[in-house]
Amino acid sequence: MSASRRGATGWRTPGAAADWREMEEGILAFWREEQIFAKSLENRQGASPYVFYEGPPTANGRPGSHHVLSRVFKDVFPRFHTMRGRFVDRRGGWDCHGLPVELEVEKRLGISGKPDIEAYGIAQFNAQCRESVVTYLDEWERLTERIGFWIDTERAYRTMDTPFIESVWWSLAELDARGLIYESDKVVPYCPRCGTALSSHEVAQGYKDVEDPSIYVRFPLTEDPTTAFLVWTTTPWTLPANQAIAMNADVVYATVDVDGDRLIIAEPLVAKVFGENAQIVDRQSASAFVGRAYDPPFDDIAGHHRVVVAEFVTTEDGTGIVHIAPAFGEDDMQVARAHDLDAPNPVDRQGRFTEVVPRVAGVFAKDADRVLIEDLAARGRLFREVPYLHAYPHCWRCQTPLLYYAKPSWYIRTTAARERMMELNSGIGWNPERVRDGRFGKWLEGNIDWAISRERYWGTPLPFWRCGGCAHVEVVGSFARLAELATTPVGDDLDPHRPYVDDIEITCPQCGATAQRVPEVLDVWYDSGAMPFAQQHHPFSNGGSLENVFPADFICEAIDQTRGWFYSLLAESTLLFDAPAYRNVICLGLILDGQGQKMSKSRGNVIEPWSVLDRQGADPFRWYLLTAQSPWDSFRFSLDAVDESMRFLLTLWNTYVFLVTYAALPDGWVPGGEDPPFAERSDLDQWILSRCDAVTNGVTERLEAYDATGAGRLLEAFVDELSNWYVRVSRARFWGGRQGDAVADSDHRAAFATLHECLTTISILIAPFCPFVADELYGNLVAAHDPTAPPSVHLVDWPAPGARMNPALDAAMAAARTAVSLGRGARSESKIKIRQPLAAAVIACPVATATALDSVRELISRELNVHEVRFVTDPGELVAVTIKSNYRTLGPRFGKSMPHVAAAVDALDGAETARRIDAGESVTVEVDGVQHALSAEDLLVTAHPTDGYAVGQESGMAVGLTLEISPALRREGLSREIVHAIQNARRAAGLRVEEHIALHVDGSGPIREVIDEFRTHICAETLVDRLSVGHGAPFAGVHREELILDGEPIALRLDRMGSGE
RNA sequence: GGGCGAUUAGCUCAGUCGGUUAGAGCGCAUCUCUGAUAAGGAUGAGGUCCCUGGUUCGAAUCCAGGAUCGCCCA
Repeated sequence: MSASRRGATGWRTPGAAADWREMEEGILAFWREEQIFAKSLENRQGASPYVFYEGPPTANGRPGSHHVLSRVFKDVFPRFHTMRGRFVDRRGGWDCHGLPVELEVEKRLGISGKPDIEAYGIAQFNAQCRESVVTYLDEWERLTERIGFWIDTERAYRTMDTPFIESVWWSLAELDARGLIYESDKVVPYCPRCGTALSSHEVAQGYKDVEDPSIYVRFPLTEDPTTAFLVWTTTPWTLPANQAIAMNADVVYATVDVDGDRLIIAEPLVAKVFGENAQIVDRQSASAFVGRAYDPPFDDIAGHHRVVVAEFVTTEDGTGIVHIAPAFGEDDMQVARAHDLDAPNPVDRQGRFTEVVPRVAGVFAKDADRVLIEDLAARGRLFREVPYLHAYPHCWRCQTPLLYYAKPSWYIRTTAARERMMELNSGIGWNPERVRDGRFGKWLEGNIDWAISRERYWGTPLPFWRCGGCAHVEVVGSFARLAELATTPVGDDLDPHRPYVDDIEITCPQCGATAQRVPEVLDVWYDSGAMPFAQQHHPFSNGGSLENVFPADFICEAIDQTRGWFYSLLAESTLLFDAPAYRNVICLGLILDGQGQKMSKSRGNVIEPWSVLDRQGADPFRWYLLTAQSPWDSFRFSLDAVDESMRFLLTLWNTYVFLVTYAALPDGWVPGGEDPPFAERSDLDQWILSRCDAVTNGVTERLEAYDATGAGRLLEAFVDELSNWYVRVSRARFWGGRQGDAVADSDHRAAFATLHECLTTISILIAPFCPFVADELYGNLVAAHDPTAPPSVHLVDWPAPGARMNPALDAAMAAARTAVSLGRGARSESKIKIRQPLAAAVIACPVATATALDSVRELISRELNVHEVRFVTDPGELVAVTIKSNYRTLGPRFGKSMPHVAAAVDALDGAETARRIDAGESVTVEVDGVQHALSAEDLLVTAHPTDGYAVGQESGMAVGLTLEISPALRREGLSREIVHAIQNARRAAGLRVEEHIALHVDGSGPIREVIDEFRTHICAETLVDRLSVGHGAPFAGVHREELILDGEPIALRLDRMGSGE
């Protein structure tokens, strides 16, 4: 434990809450020195495992606040389940591969694009990538420790490590053996700068609104050049590759005469394109045109150049006639397959036209639009050009416009497992639940095969070797197999990355010819989804078993991972193991700034995690993230928001400091002694322990359900009750000076034992949320006094369910708090200070409430400073009563006649009806000539103060105060004023709480009388050992003051006992 | 363009099965209490429950349409 001042009693006096960060640093040092995390795992060795997977971040960027969010949620549930008795291995991980890493390195090297990389050398380039991924590892680990995220970073898996890669190879070979891997010429979104196809989620990140030319082009019929199909396209650059045009079989096409020009167009679009007065000269169904030949817009490339029908053609926009360039569109490719068309591609891998189209050779595809349009116009082919604003995909890293482009890619046939994935998904515990059937479920429904190849450098190389002889593709599932097949020796020190693996040739097992590796690397998302088995080097280690490490009980990431990690995990686990990779998952919202704007460097609104940690500390940060709101909503994050959460921790801290301060006094208390058993403790104690058990059970239940927010709210309410009610009304019980009085001493001990138990329980319940303050509390409350106790709260077992709940007592206390609140209101109204005792408080309420309140009568009288609490159950005495309908019960019963019922109820005599309800007699109303019996539930009784009383009223209860102040009450009030004055003087003199004093008082006659009358009380309250009254100065005071109390002058002089004599 | 989510007091957020006069905390104002507290209490100001329709005896809540913001997809 941190350096501390520990008294003979074993109590360490805690510092002010301002030392929060210092406290946290002390706890961190304690964890480090004592290896608490490791011990928490050792403790549970052999216990039933609770499996957690770390969705690994990439360490080539700095950790931000959103990482703290996910790491805190990844911490709280493993901590909870560890305390619940499970073994929760928490292995870290790092995503190492991928285009972002390459781009970072390109930037650093000052190069750009694949030719640059190849000129630089793949070996050196990948070496740079390897280095880059660990750039910020130190900062990540520092932050991880500081926020109290317990994860094993020493055993962290890295997706670039050789064993990890071998497992990935194994999985691909497995899939291949089942026929789930294929190569296909498919149209993919392709970035010509990066030279690679992009996955759908990468594409999604790069949509930008741009203006492209959209053109209407004439495609004249070969047999009748005076008539032309009118074709609309937003990608003029694809026209040279035209192979066909497509019409919809269910649409009627009109021939329109435009100034002698005959144009064919879908009839529904005539008005839109030509205006209302277009002259239609002919109507034909699409079938009339099928197979008709036309003159293509450009004649550089040969082709079918005939009309086909296709379902995807719509009449929503354009002309209802679609130009087909199979190389440049998914739909186009399908049409081409159906009609056996060619798929010529005049655009090279850099996105530039080849010599096949001389007029734009060497021009970037999208930049060729203008030249091609002008050419069409010059030849009279262009009918119209309209600027078209639409969202067009761009490369999410380099902003280059993507081209939809046919190229060979490798696929996993995930569609074969679509139904199974959906089935397994239905058993996953999603938080929020809606994701299961919503975003994620729908994504699975629309599942398409997973394109896994990337034409890049820094990634897991595809273990596919293509035979130069028979074209067989061998998928190599292990390094041993590779060594076996290789034509040259493969060392044990093989780096399976490019370019080394590219150099290895194997002998084709089919024909014996030489096979070479395909050039592509693997989609990094496959790496991420492979972590459940690849981090174990499965099946090469652990005897090929994944028992106890698969599937995960819990994972957690931001909602944007639905189609990323959440999917890659499920897809791979379904295909390989026919099981879901995770049983429960929390989807987190995004972190926005205080104004609800996305945090980004360019906006300058990023809140660095360190700014929060340095200012407020880790626990306040964690508490905010865990409890401020539903975790799947966006966070409006600001330092002020964390301050608000801090309040709860301060209240807890203050309650803790209160206990320790008084317990550490000479006549204080230490745990482990003979404290009164539960049954002998006061109602107040039994009440807070009832609440303590209820909260224990509630928090357990909420955390079992992955609801940190709900658990946090229960804890907040409990700490409020503990601090602002239990401690507040018990304060006097903690003060010392009870020696010799057995009853008082027992009560003194009961109060300490009760508060101690509550705080200890809170320290345990809060340990998963705020591990620092939890250990601070626990260390001082428990570990310091009990050498047999675990040294840290994180080694403690979670509390068993409590059974001391007492709903009747809870209700009574709630009513007492209401009564006191109302009484204070009445005090305030009457302008009579709380310090002035009054004779009585009168509580008007139903009989049942009065009965419940009877047990806490003394509490109420003390809080309201009245000598007596009386109950009035005949409401007419203090208040007027009105009766209102309970719509909740009566509404469903009466339906449309509800307004009549409400009117009838309003007309009831209040006092009489209330009396009947209390007496259990029936109440009837007549509605539309029919008598209806109403139960007590159907009626809501509201009290209103009658004139002449100071009354507060709320929820069926009213509290009045007798305002007459007798001379005796006045003297008592004055005695309280004197005590208050002395306490203030003590404080002004800088005396310690427990210091005894000598007091000299001088004052008016009434003051002296009061001191005479209340001498014992005053001395006891203010720790006065020697009291003198009158003139003269028997000792030299450390403090003196003169003031007027209740109109009476008084002079006080204080001195410490034992000094000055 | 489609799907999902959000929109409630100056701010951050609750709001159960549709049920009376929509709540809490923070902030603000006035008062008060206090030998644990960076606290506590009382009172008050502060609301077009995003808008428009609909269903219903009754809508912040359910339905439809729309607006704005965000996410995902195209």
